[in-house]
Amino acid sequence: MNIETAAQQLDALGNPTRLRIYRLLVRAGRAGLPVASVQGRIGMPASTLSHHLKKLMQVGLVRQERDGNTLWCQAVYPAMTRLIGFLVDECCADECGDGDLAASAGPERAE
Amino acid sequence: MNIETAAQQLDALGNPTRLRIYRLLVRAGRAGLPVASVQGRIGMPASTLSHHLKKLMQVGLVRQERDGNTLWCQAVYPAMTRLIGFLVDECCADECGDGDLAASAGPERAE
DNA sequence: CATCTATTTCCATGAATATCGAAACAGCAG
DNA sequence: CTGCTGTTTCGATATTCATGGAAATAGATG
Repeated sequence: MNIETAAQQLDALGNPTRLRIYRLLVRAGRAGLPVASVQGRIGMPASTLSHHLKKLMQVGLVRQERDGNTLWCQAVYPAMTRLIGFLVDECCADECGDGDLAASAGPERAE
Repeated sequence: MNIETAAQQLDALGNPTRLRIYRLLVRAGRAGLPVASVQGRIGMPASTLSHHLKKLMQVGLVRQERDGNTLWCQAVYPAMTRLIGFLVDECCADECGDGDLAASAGPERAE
């Protein structure tokens, strides 16, 4: 995880709509949700949703898997784990001792 | 921590330049760094840097403290702790079991 | 192949963003 | 008050982004 990748993923999550989409997918569990289902819950045109999903996929936070005629969108959990690891490692610098974050959440000594 | 605030902070960190600035400040410790010092290390015009610092301050990730003629920029550590807590709580949904993140890093039951 | 559903791409538009030089400003020092 | 240093605002520009309707596409099914 380098700083460029981290910035791209943070940017992808930095849009309220996309953050909602991503949270929805995470909460949906490993099976994820069909695009149409996400569309129904978030409430937006398919084209707009598609753009957001594309961005989330480009940065590796989401992937799609086809089952018959339906495309399932799934959160890529390890990606979030790595991103949080980056934030803890690179942006806490042993000063975030508040919740013992640095000690537990950083399996990857980044860059 | 609501989803709007989280999105704003993620957006602020989602710019490579700002992420570098923020990381620099975090690593500088609690004293932080003078604006000019950040400018020297990042290498950009003062006006551009000022805009980025402003954004980081608006979302509460950075604050400034004056000492004589020098403005010290400091990372607000609790803000990052809360943001990571949000990501773990809201966007890991007990599925990020990989690194035991959910169990340790979320001191605040969000919102 | 024809057709249906689900999803993406194309295209256009308005808004937001990143950038930076020049000028203004804030606060100390004399 | 004057000058000096450090920092922010102003103004302008090029770029990127978010949005969504219409058309095209992908894949399953008959």
